[in-house]
Amino acid sequence: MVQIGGDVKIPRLGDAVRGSKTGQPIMVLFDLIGRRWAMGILWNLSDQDCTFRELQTRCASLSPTVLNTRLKELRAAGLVEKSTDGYALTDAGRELYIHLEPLGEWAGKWAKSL
Amino acid sequence: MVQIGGDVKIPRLGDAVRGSKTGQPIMVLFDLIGRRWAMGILWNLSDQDCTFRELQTRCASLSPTVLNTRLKELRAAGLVEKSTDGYALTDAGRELYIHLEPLGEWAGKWAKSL
DNA sequence: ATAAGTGCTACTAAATTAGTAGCAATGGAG
DNA sequence: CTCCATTGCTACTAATTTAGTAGCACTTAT
Repeated sequence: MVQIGGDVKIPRLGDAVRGSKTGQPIMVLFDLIGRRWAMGILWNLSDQDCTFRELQTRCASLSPTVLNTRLKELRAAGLVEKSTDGYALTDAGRELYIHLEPLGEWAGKWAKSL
Repeated sequence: MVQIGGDVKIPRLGDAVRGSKTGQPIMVLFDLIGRRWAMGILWNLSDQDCTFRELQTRCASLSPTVLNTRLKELRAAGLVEKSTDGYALTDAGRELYIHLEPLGEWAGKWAKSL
């Protein structure tokens, strides 16, 4: 793990992370975006920038503690950044979202089949 | 949430889940695969069936408690099933994996850019 | 019968997340 | 300037999830 600022820990390439003792990138990524609300935050930022409180509202009133932690992590990971309107996806974040996006449609089919 | 068997809770379409008060499928999915090791398990099952203990080893010795919980959830969600060789992806699980797979390559690029 | 491997439960400790309250800073409106 | 609303965020406690270890019941091979 690498520490940034006060106490933000994001997995680092080569570290033993949850999911891999060798720190394979995919496992580093899974560790990061597998944390609660991480993908939901990326998803909600995809169509428009959001303020801190907008994000809270959109994400079923998640607690400011967790939101702030996730935002720090996602910023440290270069996926989210501050914008004039609050928070926004970076180019990398948008690239990641492009890969996540098809899951939306698939999830619809899958959910129906349950 | 819907309960299956003893105590497995997976998000259900329409329920208020973490990530959505309306239970949008994508948020239901994020809730499920955002739990620790869930994506790692799917990833490790993608190239070959694994026994319980093989999965434990592949996933950095994750505790049997968590592995068993995740497996129950993923089975309840129709993504994983038992096979003669232990556990395997279902057709739905394989479909999901197809969407996850490109993240492997992308994660490589992303990790280098950190 | 013995031994080895497998799936899994039980239990405790540690870490993460939920939930609530509230403060400092910013930006109008009067 | 003063009042008020909104925003970003910290502090703190409670609840839930995950980690970690031990070991049992069952099957298979010897």
